[in-house]
Amino acid sequence: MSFTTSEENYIKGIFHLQQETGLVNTNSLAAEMQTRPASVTDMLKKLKSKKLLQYEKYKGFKLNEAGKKAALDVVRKHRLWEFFLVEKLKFDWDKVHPIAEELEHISSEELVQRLDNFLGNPSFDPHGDPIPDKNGKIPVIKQQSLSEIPFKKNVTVSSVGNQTAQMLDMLKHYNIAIGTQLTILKKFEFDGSLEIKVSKQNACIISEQVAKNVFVHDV
Amino acid sequence: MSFTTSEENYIKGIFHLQQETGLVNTNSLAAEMQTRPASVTDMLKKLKSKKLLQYEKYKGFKLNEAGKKAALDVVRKHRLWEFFLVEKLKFDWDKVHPIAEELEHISSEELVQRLDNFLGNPSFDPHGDPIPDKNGKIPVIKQQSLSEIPFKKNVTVSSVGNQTAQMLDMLKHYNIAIGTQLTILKKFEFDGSLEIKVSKQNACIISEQVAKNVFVHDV
DNA sequence: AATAAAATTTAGACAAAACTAAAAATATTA
DNA sequence: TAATATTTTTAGTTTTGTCTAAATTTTATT
Repeated sequence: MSFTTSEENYIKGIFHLQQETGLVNTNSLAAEMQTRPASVTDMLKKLKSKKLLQYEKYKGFKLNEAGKKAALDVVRKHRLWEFFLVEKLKFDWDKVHPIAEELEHISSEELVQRLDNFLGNPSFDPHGDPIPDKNGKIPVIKQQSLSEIPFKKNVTVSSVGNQTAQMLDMLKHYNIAIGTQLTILKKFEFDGSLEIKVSKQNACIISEQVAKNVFVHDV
Repeated sequence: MSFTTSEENYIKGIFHLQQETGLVNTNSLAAEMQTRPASVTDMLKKLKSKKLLQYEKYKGFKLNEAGKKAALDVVRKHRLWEFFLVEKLKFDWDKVHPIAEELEHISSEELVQRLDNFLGNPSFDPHGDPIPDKNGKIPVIKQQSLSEIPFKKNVTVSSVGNQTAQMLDMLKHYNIAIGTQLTILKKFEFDGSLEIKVSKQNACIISEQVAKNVFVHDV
């Protein structure tokens, strides 16, 4: 089964929302896709006819197994291309998303498989998000928010919660990226901010809000 | 100025035809694009309104300077991606065309420039066709058909005239690719076929028709 | 429970890119 | 040159994906 770019984008959008909420509703998908509720209804009928959705009028909807597999295929392509752009073409990690949004719709299966091998079958993209394998299996690592880590423990940054341009820009200033090693030196009770050591640089202070959105795992 | 995938494909098709015939006509472009003459007329109006064409009803058409630059941009992207697919992802050179047809429409200029650098700024793609630089400048080498080369002279394959799947399949059997070194051992007057030595392999015989479509340059 | 508000769907329209069939312009040839 | 054939364009339709406005269904509030 193959899909249009528009279908793939909707599938991805539904997948994203249903991971948080289970059932998805029309308005929230319209917001996610930056489109109108009526357009969402149109596409839902199409995806239902392709047997990718459980959907009943007015009752909400979610992807079935076929739909989830289709979503994971797109996510896989997106994240592999992001990895390529950062690791091979040396893009800044906060610049690659819109380009990967285009590349993810290239259809060749063999291309994806060869790209995966060329990149060394990576498990995580440059934002720390897991890359599904060709069967849709997602690698897991146990990770905690930086705000829950005890003092002096060495940890590695594994992903970022709030992947806005603003957040990524901020982390770039702190020299924090996926794979960066951190240690917490002190917590300021006043506002919850943390003094941390980033790799081998001087110590610096990050807000509690930032700390909550930085996820880490053991070294 | 940016273009839709469809516009880019038409621009490329016109560019291809006008290199041989100067002025292009509606029917031949329809054949090239595997579409209907009426669809060609529709698109010509659009491209004319975007000031990419000289076009008068019933009189034929050709790209102006802006149109040619647009065509060269697409050709550049196509050939850089083909190079990537063969050199980095290890695709057979006769399998990459349809994938590059998709990749050539990815819009990021920075992507193309970084890809070019990543690949080492190659001058020729895996079929031996020249890769325009970012200003649209095309590298040239003087090349001759294999059928015009004297005996015993060492030459390198630089491109292939008839890039059909059938031809590329045939050359693969002979172990001939771009960059392969050849020497002509004997010409059979009976049908014009040639006995040649391919790299360090045993001698073999190719038809006159094949020889005419294999272009070579000095070692 | 009745009514108001919100969410969702339907109906109808539009734009892009294609198509078919018919008309118009150009080219060929008898 | 008149008749015929070919090429090209126009006119009108189709498909995909979108939209607005209106109607319908569900949910929330007195």
